[in-house]
Amino acid sequence: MAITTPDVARAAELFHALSDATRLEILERLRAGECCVCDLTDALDAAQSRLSFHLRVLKDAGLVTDRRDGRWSYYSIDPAALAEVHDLAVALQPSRHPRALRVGKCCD
Amino acid sequence: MAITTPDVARAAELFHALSDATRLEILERLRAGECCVCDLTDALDAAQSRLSFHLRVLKDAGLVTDRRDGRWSYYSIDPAALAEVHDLAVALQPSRHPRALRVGKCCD
DNA sequence: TTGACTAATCAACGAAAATTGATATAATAG
DNA sequence: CTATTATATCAATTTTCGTTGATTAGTCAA
Repeated sequence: MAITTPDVARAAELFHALSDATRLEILERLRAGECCVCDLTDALDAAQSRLSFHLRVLKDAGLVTDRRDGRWSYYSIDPAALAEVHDLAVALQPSRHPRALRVGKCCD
Repeated sequence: MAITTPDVARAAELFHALSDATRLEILERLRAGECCVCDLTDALDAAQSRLSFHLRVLKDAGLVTDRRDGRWSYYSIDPAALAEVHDLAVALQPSRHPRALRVGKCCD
């Protein structure tokens, strides 16, 4: 149930990819199914190079995959990575049996 | 099940607070129960001002609360905020019935 | 009161991230 | 072939983040 040391870097990478409003809006769009960059540009009213930048951050984190079809690039959510995020959120939950409070004494 | 526009900023704030290895390690320590700064300093081998900085980020995001007791400050996880993170992770999951792929046609 | 101790805050710096505008690549239509 | 379209990448800049060391404020004990 805990996040182990080697996983911390991966967790930070995933959460970083999710820590931007534009990227969250992209994911929200992609939740319904794959989408090409041009329509994301319209929908989010963002410059093309800005979109491309954020899509790359999402892709580098493994949250989305892309597929070329002619002139268009289609992006989709990678469900496995989203499942990873969910597992992390579960792992972060506090213990239901926290150590008793020990006033004046620090943790160990 | 979706993240609505006003929530996006809050979601980004929460994920940003979770996007750093030191902060994730702090939370991992706090999962077991409240903890004072001095022991976090020892446990994480981090300078005092560094810890203080990261604790403030977590506190500003609402993920932890603090309590003064004499010279010591004790920090604990706020379970409500962690629940919020969990809810966000659930809301981010892709639809189980994605829009059918429409080759050559963009999303709307 | 003095001195030791805990922790927050601040200023300065460097590093990383985000934005913008320009250019490059590649596919397609005419 | 040429023009157009879609997207990626790059360089320059600005913004944000994280670290460090110093200072400050508050608590406690002698």
